[in-house]
Amino acid sequence: MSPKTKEQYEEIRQKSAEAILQAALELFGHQGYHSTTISQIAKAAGVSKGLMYNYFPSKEALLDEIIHGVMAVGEGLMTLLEGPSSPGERLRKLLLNNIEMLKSNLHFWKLITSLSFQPEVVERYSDLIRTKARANLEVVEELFRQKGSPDPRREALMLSATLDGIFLHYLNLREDYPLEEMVNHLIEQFCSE
Amino acid sequence: MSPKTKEQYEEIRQKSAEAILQAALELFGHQGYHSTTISQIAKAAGVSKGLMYNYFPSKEALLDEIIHGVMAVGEGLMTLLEGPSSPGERLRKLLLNNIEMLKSNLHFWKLITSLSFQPEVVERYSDLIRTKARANLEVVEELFRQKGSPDPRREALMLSATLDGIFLHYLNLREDYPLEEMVNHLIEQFCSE
Amino acid sequence: MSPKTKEQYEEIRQKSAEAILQAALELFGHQGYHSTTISQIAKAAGVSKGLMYNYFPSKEALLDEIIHGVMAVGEGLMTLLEGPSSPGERLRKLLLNNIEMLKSNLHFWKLITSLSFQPEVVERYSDLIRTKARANLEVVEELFRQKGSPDPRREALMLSATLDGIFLHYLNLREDYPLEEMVNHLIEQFCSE
Amino acid sequence: MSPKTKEQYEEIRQKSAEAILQAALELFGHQGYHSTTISQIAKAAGVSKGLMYNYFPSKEALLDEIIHGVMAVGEGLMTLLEGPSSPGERLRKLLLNNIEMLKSNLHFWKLITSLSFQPEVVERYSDLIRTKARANLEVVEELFRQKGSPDPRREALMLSATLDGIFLHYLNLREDYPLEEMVNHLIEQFCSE
DNA sequence: TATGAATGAGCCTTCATTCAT
DNA sequence: GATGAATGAAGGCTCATTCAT
Repeated sequence: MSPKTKEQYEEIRQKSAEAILQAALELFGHQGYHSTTISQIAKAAGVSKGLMYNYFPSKEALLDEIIHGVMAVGEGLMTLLEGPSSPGERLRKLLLNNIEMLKSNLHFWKLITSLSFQPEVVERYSDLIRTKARANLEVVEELFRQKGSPDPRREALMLSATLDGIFLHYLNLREDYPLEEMVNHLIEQFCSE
Repeated sequence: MSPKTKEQYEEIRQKSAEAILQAALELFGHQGYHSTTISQIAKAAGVSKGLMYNYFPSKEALLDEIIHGVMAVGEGLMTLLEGPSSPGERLRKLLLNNIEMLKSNLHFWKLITSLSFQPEVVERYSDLIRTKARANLEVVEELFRQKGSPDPRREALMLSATLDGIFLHYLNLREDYPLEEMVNHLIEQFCSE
Repeated sequence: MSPKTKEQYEEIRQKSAEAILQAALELFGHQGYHSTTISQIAKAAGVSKGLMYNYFPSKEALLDEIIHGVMAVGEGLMTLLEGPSSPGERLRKLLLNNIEMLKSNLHFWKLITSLSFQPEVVERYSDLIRTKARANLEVVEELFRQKGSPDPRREALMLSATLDGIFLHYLNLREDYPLEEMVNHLIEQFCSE
Repeated sequence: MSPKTKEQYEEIRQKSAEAILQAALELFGHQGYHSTTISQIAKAAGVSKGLMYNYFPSKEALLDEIIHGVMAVGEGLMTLLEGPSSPGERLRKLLLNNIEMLKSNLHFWKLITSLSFQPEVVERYSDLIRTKARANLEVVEELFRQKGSPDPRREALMLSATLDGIFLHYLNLREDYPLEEMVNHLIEQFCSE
């Protein structure tokens, strides 16, 4: 009835798309990608099945969108490369940031981790993931170099492995895992000046 | 003329079941559990679709069999708890064993890792996996205790996390990952006397 | 432009569900429950295979629906218990009603009779069927009692048996069976004042 | 090892075939024809699946054999047509025979009744069944004629219907059904001189 | 004769996707 | 933009039947 302006339409689109993405993220994370149906997502998002296809041309595209959204997070990483504080301090900040991101969006990280082990998915994103991982690693490596570490690359690889291992264990055990303690120790071990 | 003997049948069964298990392991590992079809497994095993059900009552049961088969591996862990060599030496052996297991059955570990992040699946095995993980951890902890480590539990958790992280990265990058170097460093760091 | 209204959807649903039910009834009755496939039902109903599952969660549920729908028929039986006409007259009406029901929905009665001898199926409905049969019997018994019959229960059992036998034979022989004549004789024998 | 004579082989064949038929009869009667598998029959008969096909070329053939075996029963019916005793007495005997047959092999009759309502089966045997039924009916009709009944055909149809109805109810209700009483009443009604 | 492993057609069911309104 | 009925390809599974020994 009431004619809508372009802006209103755009707003509606945004809202619906966002709701769908959120619902998908949550369900994918909870039940896995394969076990989640379009119907479930639509219902959870409060829209019709058909509408989904107005925003995302396929289930895979929906996943794409989520993955890319994820990857966009942590873009601010580079800013840690330089700064007034010491390299150790910046490294420490990076770790704490990571932990915070993990804790603040468990769904999402479970999904990401889950996906990163589903071969049919990983193929589609492996380049993206590797690029991301490499970039990440290089930041850490650079920080170690600034710290004067004798073998920055190896140190970065070790830190990265340990951190991912801790994430893994935490995602599996949740409250049974002494996340804080582990991270503190990590900081002690890697971020001392 | 003469019917096959019981032994002959048994042998045949063994062979077919093994072929199916192997094919399933490989495909599950390659493509993920959900994306692998019974038809694919049958074709890869060189048998008909229906035959699988002579040996495994369902696709899920097939997965069960694989998981439990896997879990049985590495039972000899306990033997490392005591022995003539030093705790550090035994710890080193444990690490090397782990690496060997990983390298000798990549399919399997990809599958396991993959499964451990598929919520629909993990529920069925979470107890098993946790129990296994805990047992593992306790062995390592005990070795650190014998070594006189100030905080054996934390040390065990750190080693375990780092090792799993390394595994993760190795599984993702394969030949691009400096596995040997990482392990050597790990040994240096954790197994020195 | 405008989406369909709720009423339109409801109407569509009604129509499709009804088409499926009718097709199923006919085919189940013709070929038996087990020998009828979902594909056949769908084709007969003029819809796709998958659509059935929008309305009935399974083949069994479809059967359920049919059975319960059937059982609902003839609910008006009790009304015959009292009335201005004589008990004999009312008994006669009951018989004629039964015959009418039989003739007007042969498919259904073939199906019901067929099912009542398929052990895998009967278990699910035996309670329902027995309850129904008992209620039926009691109505007839009461009518005989009103008529002053010396042994109303036995008389009811005899009538019921004879009627079912006649049904049986009619269902098997169809136009070769002198249904009218048999019923008339039945009325003479049981409904005289 | 020990070479067997032709007679021994024949004996073995007989025994195996009989065991298979018995098992099939029981299982078909218990679970229905469709829900009974060849494997179940073989196991129940104590033979291998393959052996079954030495005796019966198919599941349908097995059913054939059973049906024809059944039909062979009651061949002695004709003998009742004449005899020293009165027609009423012979009619009574026929009824009692029927009841005895029913009670002594419930499985079998459940199966038969069940089959007689499975359209895909009935088609194959309808001629046989109708012929049988007609023959049966004619015997009864003749007895009524001998008894001097005014309408022997109708009387025969009525008796036949009532008897079948009683069978039906008995098969469904078993010990809850007053079979004896019903039959006695039937005899009183139809067999009085 | 006897065995049971092996086959494969065909069934029920699911679900991403399309489409008329 | 929005709806949900409809489609159909594809998957897991069953089971009568075959066959090598």
